[in-house]
Amino acid sequence: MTAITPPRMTPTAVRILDTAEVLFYLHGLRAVGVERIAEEAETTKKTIYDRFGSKDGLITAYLAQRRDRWHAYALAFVDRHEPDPGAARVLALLRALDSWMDDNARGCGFVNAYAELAGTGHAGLSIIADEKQWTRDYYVELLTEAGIADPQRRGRELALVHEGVVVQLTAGAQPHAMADARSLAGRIVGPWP
Amino acid sequence: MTAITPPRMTPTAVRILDTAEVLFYLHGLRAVGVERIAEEAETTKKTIYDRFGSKDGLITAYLAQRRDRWHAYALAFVDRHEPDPGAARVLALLRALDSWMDDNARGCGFVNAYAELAGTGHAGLSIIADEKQWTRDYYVELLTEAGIADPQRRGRELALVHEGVVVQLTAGAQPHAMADARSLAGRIVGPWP
DNA sequence: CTGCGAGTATACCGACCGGTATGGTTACGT
DNA sequence: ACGTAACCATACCGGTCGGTATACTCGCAG
Repeated sequence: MTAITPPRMTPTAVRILDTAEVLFYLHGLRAVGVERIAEEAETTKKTIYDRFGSKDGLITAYLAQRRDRWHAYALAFVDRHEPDPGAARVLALLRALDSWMDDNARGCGFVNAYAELAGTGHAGLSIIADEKQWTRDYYVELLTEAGIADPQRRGRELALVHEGVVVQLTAGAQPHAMADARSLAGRIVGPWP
Repeated sequence: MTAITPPRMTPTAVRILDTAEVLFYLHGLRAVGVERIAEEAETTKKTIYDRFGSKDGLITAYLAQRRDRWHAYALAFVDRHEPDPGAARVLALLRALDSWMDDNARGCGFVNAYAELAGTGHAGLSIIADEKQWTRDYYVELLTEAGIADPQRRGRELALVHEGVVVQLTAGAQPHAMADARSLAGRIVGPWP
Protein backbone atom coordinates (compact mmCIF):
# COMPACT_ATOMS: atom_id res chain seq x y z
CA MET A 1 0.00 0.00 0.00
CA THR A 2 1.55 3.21 -1.15
CA ALA A 3 -1.35 5.44 -0.27
CA ILE A 4 -0.67 9.02 -1.18
CA THR A 5 -1.42 11.32 1.71
CA PRO A 6 -3.31 14.39 0.53
CA PRO A 7 -1.89 17.60 1.98
CA ARG A 8 -3.43 18.65 5.26
CA MET A 9 -4.69 22.14 4.64
CA THR A 10 -3.62 23.91 7.77
CA PRO A 11 -3.80 27.73 7.73
CA THR A 12 -0.15 27.98 6.73
CA ALA A 13 -0.66 25.40 3.99
CA VAL A 14 -3.46 27.56 2.58
CA ARG A 15 -1.14 30.55 2.57
CA ILE A 16 1.58 28.52 0.86
CA LEU A 17 -0.77 27.24 -1.82
CA ASP A 18 -2.25 30.67 -2.53
CA THR A 19 1.23 32.14 -2.86
CA ALA A 20 2.34 29.28 -5.10
CA GLU A 21 -0.68 29.75 -7.33
CA VAL A 22 0.19 33.39 -7.95
CA LEU A 23 3.89 32.80 -8.50
CA PHE A 24 3.60 29.64 -10.59
CA TYR A 25 1.01 31.23 -12.84
CA LEU A 26 2.87 34.50 -13.17
CA HIS A 27 6.40 33.22 -13.72
CA GLY A 28 6.18 29.53 -14.55
CA LEU A 29 6.87 26.32 -12.66
CA ARG A 30 10.62 26.04 -12.98
CA ALA A 31 11.19 29.77 -12.70
CA VAL A 32 9.90 29.85 -9.13
CA GLY A 33 11.95 28.18 -6.42
CA VAL A 34 10.63 26.68 -3.22
CA GLU A 35 12.62 29.20 -1.20
CA ARG A 36 10.93 32.15 -2.85
CA ILE A 37 7.50 30.69 -2.20
CA ALA A 38 8.46 30.23 1.44
CA GLU A 39 9.57 33.85 1.71
CA GLU A 40 6.50 35.36 0.07
CA ALA A 41 4.17 33.11 2.05
CA GLU A 42 6.03 34.18 5.20
CA THR A 43 6.93 30.66 6.22
CA THR A 44 9.83 28.25 5.77
CA LYS A 45 10.85 25.55 3.30
CA LYS A 46 10.51 23.04 6.11
CA THR A 47 6.81 23.71 6.46
CA ILE A 48 6.29 23.48 2.71
CA TYR A 49 7.92 20.06 2.63
CA ASP A 50 6.01 18.97 5.74
CA ARG A 51 2.70 19.86 4.05
CA PHE A 52 3.29 19.04 0.38
CA GLY A 53 6.12 16.51 0.44
CA SER A 54 7.97 17.87 -2.58
CA LYS A 55 7.93 20.66 -5.13
CA ASP A 56 6.12 18.31 -7.48
CA GLY A 57 3.50 17.76 -4.81
CA LEU A 58 3.07 21.50 -4.48
CA ILE A 59 2.75 21.86 -8.25
CA THR A 60 0.09 19.18 -8.33
CA ALA A 61 -1.83 20.88 -5.54
CA TYR A 62 -1.51 24.19 -7.39
CA LEU A 63 -3.03 22.74 -10.54
CA ALA A 64 -5.85 21.08 -8.62
CA GLN A 65 -6.69 24.29 -6.81
CA ARG A 66 -6.61 26.33 -9.99
CA ARG A 67 -8.81 23.83 -11.78
CA ASP A 68 -11.35 23.89 -8.96
CA ARG A 69 -11.27 27.67 -8.86
CA TRP A 70 -11.98 27.97 -12.59
CA HIS A 71 -14.80 25.46 -12.40
CA ALA A 72 -16.45 27.29 -9.53
CA TYR A 73 -15.95 30.62 -11.28
CA ALA A 74 -17.45 29.43 -14.57
CA LEU A 75 -20.42 27.76 -12.90
CA ALA A 76 -21.21 30.82 -10.80
CA PHE A 77 -20.76 33.24 -13.71
CA VAL A 78 -23.06 31.33 -16.04
CA ASP A 79 -25.72 30.79 -13.39
CA ARG A 80 -25.68 34.41 -12.35
CA HIS A 81 -25.70 36.01 -15.81
CA GLU A 82 -27.87 33.55 -17.72
CA PRO A 83 -29.91 31.37 -15.40
CA ASP A 84 -32.32 30.18 -18.09
CA PRO A 85 -31.42 27.40 -20.57
CA GLY A 86 -30.82 28.57 -24.12
CA ALA A 87 -28.23 29.81 -26.57
CA ALA A 88 -27.40 32.85 -24.45
CA ARG A 89 -26.54 30.61 -21.51
CA VAL A 90 -24.18 28.58 -23.69
CA LEU A 91 -22.42 31.72 -24.82
CA ALA A 92 -22.19 32.93 -21.23
CA LEU A 93 -19.42 30.39 -20.68
CA LEU A 94 -17.30 32.22 -23.23
CA ARG A 95 -18.16 35.46 -21.45
CA ALA A 96 -17.03 33.83 -18.23
CA LEU A 97 -13.67 33.20 -19.87
CA ASP A 98 -13.53 36.81 -20.99
CA SER A 99 -14.18 38.01 -17.46
CA TRP A 100 -11.77 35.45 -15.98
CA MET A 101 -8.98 36.71 -18.19
CA ASP A 102 -9.23 40.20 -16.75
CA ASP A 103 -7.24 38.84 -13.82
CA ASN A 104 -5.38 36.12 -15.73
CA ALA A 105 -3.61 37.91 -18.52
CA ARG A 106 -0.80 35.38 -18.78
CA GLY A 107 -2.91 32.88 -20.67
CA CYS A 108 -4.16 29.47 -19.67
CA GLY A 109 -2.32 28.26 -16.59
CA PHE A 110 -2.88 24.67 -17.64
CA VAL A 111 -1.51 25.11 -21.13
CA ASN A 112 1.46 26.90 -19.61
CA ALA A 113 2.00 24.11 -17.10
CA TYR A 114 1.67 21.55 -19.87
CA ALA A 115 4.50 23.30 -21.70
CA GLU A 116 6.79 22.57 -18.77
CA LEU A 117 5.47 19.16 -17.73
CA ALA A 118 4.76 17.29 -20.97
CA GLY A 119 7.01 14.33 -21.45
CA THR A 120 7.68 13.91 -17.75
CA GLY A 121 5.30 11.55 -15.97
CA HIS A 122 4.14 14.35 -13.71
CA ALA A 123 0.95 13.76 -11.73
CA GLY A 124 -0.28 17.21 -12.71
CA LEU A 125 -0.71 16.20 -16.35
CA SER A 126 -3.93 14.34 -15.64
CA ILE A 127 -5.30 17.40 -13.84
CA ILE A 128 -4.59 19.48 -16.93
CA ALA A 129 -6.43 17.01 -19.16
CA ASP A 130 -9.22 16.95 -16.57
CA GLU A 131 -9.74 20.68 -16.77
CA LYS A 132 -9.90 20.68 -20.57
CA GLN A 133 -12.41 17.87 -20.58
CA TRP A 134 -14.54 19.55 -17.94
CA THR A 135 -14.84 22.72 -20.00
CA ARG A 136 -15.69 20.75 -23.15
CA ASP A 137 -18.28 18.75 -21.24
CA TYR A 138 -19.78 21.87 -19.73
CA TYR A 139 -20.33 23.34 -23.19
CA VAL A 140 -22.00 20.08 -24.23
CA GLU A 141 -24.17 20.14 -21.12
CA LEU A 142 -25.28 23.73 -21.71
CA LEU A 143 -26.11 22.94 -25.34
CA THR A 144 -28.05 19.86 -24.32
CA GLU A 145 -30.18 21.66 -21.75
CA ALA A 146 -30.81 24.36 -24.36
CA GLY A 147 -32.25 21.72 -26.65
CA ILE A 148 -29.81 22.59 -29.42
CA ALA A 149 -29.17 19.88 -31.99
CA ASP A 150 -25.93 17.90 -32.09
CA PRO A 151 -24.67 19.18 -28.72
CA GLN A 152 -21.61 16.91 -28.63
CA ARG A 153 -20.09 18.19 -31.80
CA ARG A 154 -21.02 21.80 -31.24
CA GLY A 155 -19.66 21.56 -27.70
CA ARG A 156 -16.32 20.35 -28.97
CA GLU A 157 -16.29 23.12 -31.56
CA LEU A 158 -16.97 25.75 -28.92
CA ALA A 159 -14.16 24.31 -26.84
CA LEU A 160 -11.85 24.76 -29.85
CA VAL A 161 -12.77 28.43 -30.04
CA HIS A 162 -12.46 28.71 -26.26
CA GLU A 163 -8.85 27.53 -26.26
CA GLY A 164 -7.99 29.38 -29.45
CA VAL A 165 -9.02 32.76 -28.18
CA VAL A 166 -6.83 32.46 -25.11
CA VAL A 167 -3.80 31.80 -27.28
CA GLN A 168 -4.60 34.68 -29.64
CA LEU A 169 -5.10 37.09 -26.76
CA THR A 170 -1.76 36.25 -25.14
CA ALA A 171 0.96 34.65 -27.26
CA GLY A 172 -0.80 35.90 -30.40
CA ALA A 173 -0.85 39.51 -29.20
CA GLN A 174 -4.29 39.91 -30.77
CA PRO A 175 -6.23 42.11 -28.32
CA HIS A 176 -9.47 41.99 -30.35
CA ALA A 177 -9.63 38.20 -30.64
CA MET A 178 -12.47 37.89 -28.15
CA ALA A 179 -14.87 39.71 -30.47
CA ASP A 180 -14.11 37.23 -33.24
CA ALA A 181 -14.52 34.33 -30.85
CA ARG A 182 -17.89 35.61 -29.72
CA SER A 183 -19.28 36.07 -33.19
CA LEU A 184 -17.98 32.69 -34.30
CA ALA A 185 -19.40 31.02 -31.19
CA GLY A 186 -22.71 32.73 -31.84
CA ARG A 187 -22.87 31.10 -35.24
CA ILE A 188 -21.90 27.69 -33.86
CA VAL A 189 -24.74 27.87 -31.36
CA GLY A 190 -27.22 29.44 -33.73
CA PRO A 191 -29.23 27.85 -36.53
CA TRP A 192 -27.45 25.99 -39.28
CA PRO A 193 -27.80 26.50 -43.05
CA MET B 1 25.08 52.40 -32.09
CA THR B 2 24.40 49.19 -30.25
CA ALA B 3 24.06 47.06 -33.31
CA ILE B 4 23.25 43.48 -32.42
CA THR B 5 25.50 41.06 -34.21
CA PRO B 6 23.49 38.21 -35.69
CA PRO B 7 25.07 34.81 -35.08
CA ARG B 8 27.48 33.69 -37.77
CA MET B 9 26.13 30.38 -38.93
CA THR B 10 29.25 28.30 -39.12
CA PRO B 11 28.77 24.53 -39.49
CA THR B 12 29.07 24.01 -35.77
CA ALA B 13 26.60 26.84 -35.13
CA VAL B 14 24.13 25.04 -37.37
CA ARG B 15 24.60 21.85 -35.38
CA ILE B 16 24.16 23.75 -32.12
CA LEU B 17 20.97 25.41 -33.30
CA ASP B 18 19.48 22.19 -34.66
CA THR B 19 20.22 20.43 -31.39
CA ALA B 20 18.80 23.32 -29.39
CA GLU B 21 15.64 23.29 -31.45
CA VAL B 22 15.00 19.64 -30.67
CA LEU B 23 15.82 19.90 -26.97
CA PHE B 24 14.07 23.21 -26.31
CA TYR B 25 10.93 22.03 -28.04
CA LEU B 26 10.94 18.61 -26.39
CA HIS B 27 11.78 19.59 -22.83
CA GLY B 28 11.27 23.33 -22.50
CA LEU B 29 13.58 26.32 -22.30
CA ARG B 30 14.60 26.26 -18.66
CA ALA B 31 14.69 22.49 -18.48
CA VAL B 32 17.58 22.30 -20.93
CA GLY B 33 20.99 23.57 -19.87
CA VAL B 34 23.66 24.97 -22.13
CA GLU B 35 26.00 22.16 -21.14
CA ARG B 36 23.58 19.50 -22.33
CA ILE B 37 23.15 21.23 -25.66
CA ALA B 38 26.93 21.33 -26.02
CA GLU B 39 27.22 17.62 -25.31
CA GLU B 40 24.48 16.51 -27.70
CA ALA B 41 25.73 18.85 -30.43
CA GLU B 42 29.19 17.39 -29.87
CA THR B 43 30.78 20.74 -29.17
CA THR B 44 31.62 22.88 -26.13
CA LYS B 45 29.96 25.61 -24.14
CA LYS B 46 32.72 27.94 -25.27
CA THR B 47 31.67 27.62 -28.90
CA ILE B 48 28.02 28.13 -28.04
CA TYR B 49 28.84 31.38 -26.28
CA ASP B 50 31.17 32.43 -29.09
CA ARG B 51 28.37 31.98 -31.63
CA PHE B 52 25.24 33.02 -29.75
CA GLY B 53 26.50 35.24 -26.94
CA SER B 54 24.20 33.92 -24.24
CA LYS B 55 21.55 31.33 -23.57
CA ASP B 56 18.93 34.00 -24.29
CA GLY B 57 20.59 34.62 -27.64
CA LEU B 58 20.38 30.92 -28.42
CA ILE B 59 16.71 30.85 -27.39
CA THR B 60 15.99 33.79 -29.68
CA ALA B 61 17.78 32.08 -32.56
CA TYR B 62 15.83 28.88 -31.84
CA LEU B 63 12.50 30.70 -32.05
CA ALA B 64 13.48 32.48 -35.25
CA GLN B 65 14.57 29.24 -36.89
CA ARG B 66 11.43 27.42 -35.82
CA ARG B 67 9.25 30.25 -37.10
CA ASP B 68 11.02 30.24 -40.45
CA ARG B 69 10.76 26.48 -40.68
CA TRP B 70 7.00 26.50 -40.05
CA HIS B 71 6.45 29.26 -42.59
CA ALA B 72 8.38 27.41 -45.25
CA TYR B 73 6.61 24.17 -44.41
CA ALA B 74 3.13 25.72 -44.57
CA LEU B 75 3.83 27.55 -47.81
CA ALA B 76 5.22 24.43 -49.48
CA PHE B 77 2.43 22.20 -48.22
CA VAL B 78 -0.34 24.48 -49.43
CA ASP B 79 1.26 25.06 -52.81
CA ARG B 80 1.89 21.40 -53.36
CA HIS B 81 -1.50 20.07 -52.27
CA GLU B 82 -3.81 22.85 -53.47
CA PRO B 83 -2.10 25.05 -56.04
CA ASP B 84 -5.35 26.65 -57.25
CA PRO B 85 -7.08 29.48 -55.37
CA GLY B 86 -10.30 28.50 -53.63
CA ALA B 87 -11.82 27.20 -50.45
CA ALA B 88 -9.86 23.94 -50.63
CA ARG B 89 -6.62 25.89 -50.70
CA VAL B 90 -7.62 27.84 -47.59
CA LEU B 91 -8.38 24.61 -45.75
CA ALA B 92 -5.07 23.16 -46.88
CA LEU B 93 -3.36 25.37 -44.31
CA LEU B 94 -5.17 23.51 -41.56
CA ARG B 95 -4.14 20.26 -43.21
CA ALA B 96 -0.57 21.55 -43.18
CA LEU B 97 -0.88 21.98 -39.42
CA ASP B 98 -2.23 18.44 -39.15
CA SER B 99 0.72 17.09 -41.06
CA TRP B 100 3.19 19.29 -39.17
CA MET B 101 1.95 17.92 -35.87
CA ASP B 102 2.88 14.38 -36.84
CA ASP B 103 6.43 15.33 -35.92
CA ASN B 104 5.55 17.99 -33.34
CA ALA B 105 3.38 16.24 -30.82
CA ARG B 106 4.36 18.50 -27.95
CA GLY B 107 2.10 21.31 -29.09
CA CYS B 108 2.95 24.75 -30.37
CA GLY B 109 6.56 25.56 -29.64
CA PHE B 110 5.74 29.26 -29.56
CA VAL B 111 2.90 28.92 -27.07
CA ASN B 112 5.17 26.74 -24.95
CA ALA B 113 7.96 29.29 -25.15
CA TYR B 114 5.52 32.06 -24.31
CA ALA B 115 4.62 30.16 -21.15
CA GLU B 116 8.21 30.47 -19.99
CA LEU B 117 9.06 33.91 -21.36
CA ALA B 118 5.96 36.05 -20.76
CA GLY B 119 6.58 38.81 -18.29
CA THR B 120 10.31 38.92 -18.95
CA GLY B 121 11.38 41.35 -21.63
CA HIS B 122 12.83 38.53 -23.68
CA ALA B 123 13.63 39.29 -27.33
CA GLY B 124 11.97 36.05 -28.35
CA LEU B 125 8.52 37.35 -27.42
CA SER B 126 8.25 39.45 -30.55
CA ILE B 127 9.16 36.44 -32.65
CA ILE B 128 6.31 34.52 -31.05
CA ALA B 129 3.84 37.30 -31.83
CA ASP B 130 5.31 37.44 -35.35
CA GLU B 131 4.57 33.81 -36.01
CA LYS B 132 0.98 34.08 -34.81
CA GLN B 133 0.39 37.12 -36.97
CA TRP B 134 1.95 35.48 -39.99
CA THR B 135 -0.39 32.51 -39.78
CA ARG B 136 -3.43 34.76 -39.34
CA ASP B 137 -2.33 36.85 -42.29
CA TYR B 138 -1.75 33.80 -44.43
CA TYR B 139 -5.32 32.64 -43.80
CA VAL B 140 -6.54 36.10 -44.80
CA GLU B 141 -4.40 36.04 -47.92
CA LEU B 142 -5.68 32.62 -48.98
CA LEU B 143 -9.28 33.74 -48.43
CA THR B 144 -8.69 36.92 -50.40
CA GLU B 145 -7.20 35.17 -53.40
CA ALA B 146 -10.11 32.72 -53.26
CA GLY B 147 -12.49 35.63 -53.62
CA ILE B 148 -14.33 34.72 -50.42
CA ALA B 149 -16.24 37.54 -48.74
CA ASP B 150 -15.02 39.19 -45.53
CA PRO B 151 -11.58 37.57 -45.64
CA GLN B 152 -10.23 39.53 -42.67
CA ARG B 153 -12.80 38.33 -40.22
CA ARG B 154 -12.93 34.79 -41.54
CA GLY B 155 -9.14 34.66 -41.47
CA ARG B 156 -9.06 35.61 -37.82
CA GLU B 157 -11.74 33.03 -37.09
CA LEU B 158 -9.76 30.31 -38.83
CA ALA B 159 -6.72 31.32 -36.83
CA LEU B 160 -8.76 30.85 -33.66
CA VAL B 161 -9.62 27.31 -34.70
CA HIS B 162 -6.02 26.76 -35.76
CA GLU B 163 -4.66 27.58 -32.30
CA GLY B 164 -7.52 25.87 -30.52
CA VAL B 165 -7.01 22.52 -32.14
CA VAL B 166 -3.35 22.39 -31.15
CA VAL B 167 -4.28 22.90 -27.51
CA GLN B 168 -7.04 20.29 -27.63
CA LEU B 169 -4.75 17.74 -29.26
CA THR B 170 -2.01 18.15 -26.66
CA ALA B 171 -2.90 19.62 -23.27
CA GLY B 172 -6.56 18.76 -23.89
CA ALA B 173 -5.81 15.10 -24.62
CA GLN B 174 -8.51 15.14 -27.31
CA PRO B 175 -7.11 12.99 -30.13
CA HIS B 176 -10.10 13.55 -32.41
CA ALA B 177 -10.05 17.34 -32.21
CA MET B 178 -8.67 17.75 -35.71
CA ALA B 179 -11.84 16.34 -37.26
CA ASP B 180 -13.92 18.92 -35.42
CA ALA B 181 -11.54 21.68 -36.44
CA ARG B 182 -11.76 20.65 -40.08
CA SER B 183 -15.53 20.56 -40.19
CA LEU B 184 -15.79 23.87 -38.36
CA ALA B 185 -13.21 25.46 -40.65
CA GLY B 186 -15.13 24.12 -43.63
CA ARG B 187 -18.20 25.98 -42.48
CA ILE B 188 -16.27 29.18 -41.83
CA VAL B 189 -14.92 29.13 -45.36
CA GLY B 190 -18.15 27.98 -46.92
CA PRO B 191 -21.26 29.99 -47.74
CA TRP B 192 -22.91 32.09 -45.10
CA PRO B 193 -26.52 31.92 -43.92
C1' DC C 1 1.96 17.03 33.19
C1' DT C 2 2.94 15.28 29.14
C1' DG C 3 3.03 14.24 24.33
C1' DC C 4 2.27 15.75 19.87
C1' DG C 5 1.37 18.39 15.79
C1' DA C 6 2.25 22.80 13.71
C1' DG C 7 5.27 26.10 12.85
C1' DT C 8 9.87 28.95 13.01
C1' DA C 9 14.79 29.62 12.22
C1' DT C 10 18.91 28.34 10.29
C1' DA C 11 22.50 25.72 8.57
C1' DC C 12 23.71 22.47 5.42
C1' DC C 13 24.03 19.05 1.38
C1' DG C 14 25.34 17.69 -3.46
C1' DA C 15 24.06 18.93 -7.94
C1' DC C 16 23.48 21.92 -11.40
C1' DC C 17 22.97 26.59 -13.38
C1' DG C 18 24.70 30.35 -16.79
C1' DG C 19 28.85 32.22 -17.85
C1' DT C 20 34.12 33.00 -18.02
C1' DA C 21 39.19 31.95 -18.41
C1' DT C 22 43.07 29.69 -20.27
C1' DG C 23 45.37 27.41 -23.62
C1' DG C 24 45.86 24.75 -27.40
C1' DT C 25 44.96 22.85 -32.40
C1' DT C 26 43.49 23.10 -37.08
C1' DA C 27 42.39 25.32 -41.68
C1' DC C 28 42.60 29.06 -44.72
C1' DG C 29 43.24 33.56 -46.96
C1' DT C 30 46.71 37.06 -47.71
C1' DA D 1 54.97 32.64 -43.51
C1' DC D 2 51.79 34.81 -40.72
C1' DG D 3 47.43 36.24 -38.84
C1' DT D 4 43.00 35.08 -37.87
C1' DA D 5 38.73 32.63 -37.21
C1' DA D 6 36.78 28.44 -35.73
C1' DC D 7 36.86 25.04 -32.67
C1' DC D 8 38.14 21.78 -28.74
C1' DA D 9 39.19 20.59 -23.83
C1' DT D 10 38.98 21.63 -19.24
C1' DA D 11 38.83 23.96 -15.14
C1' DC D 12 36.69 27.32 -12.68
C1' DC D 13 33.36 31.07 -10.81
C1' DG D 14 29.37 32.59 -7.80
C1' DG D 15 24.82 31.55 -7.31
C1' DT D 16 20.78 28.85 -6.98
C1' DC D 17 18.36 24.56 -7.04
C1' DG D 18 15.45 20.84 -4.50
C1' DG D 19 15.69 18.69 -0.36
C1' DT D 20 17.32 17.41 4.55
C1' DA D 21 18.80 17.98 9.51
C1' DT D 22 18.71 20.04 13.93
C1' DA D 23 16.78 22.44 17.47
C1' DC D 24 13.50 25.39 19.26
C1' DT D 25 8.63 27.47 20.58
C1' DC D 26 3.76 27.28 21.04
C1' DG D 27 -1.03 25.55 21.78
C1' DC D 28 -3.76 21.94 22.89
C1' DA D 29 -5.79 17.37 24.07
C1' DG D 30 -5.09 13.18 26.88
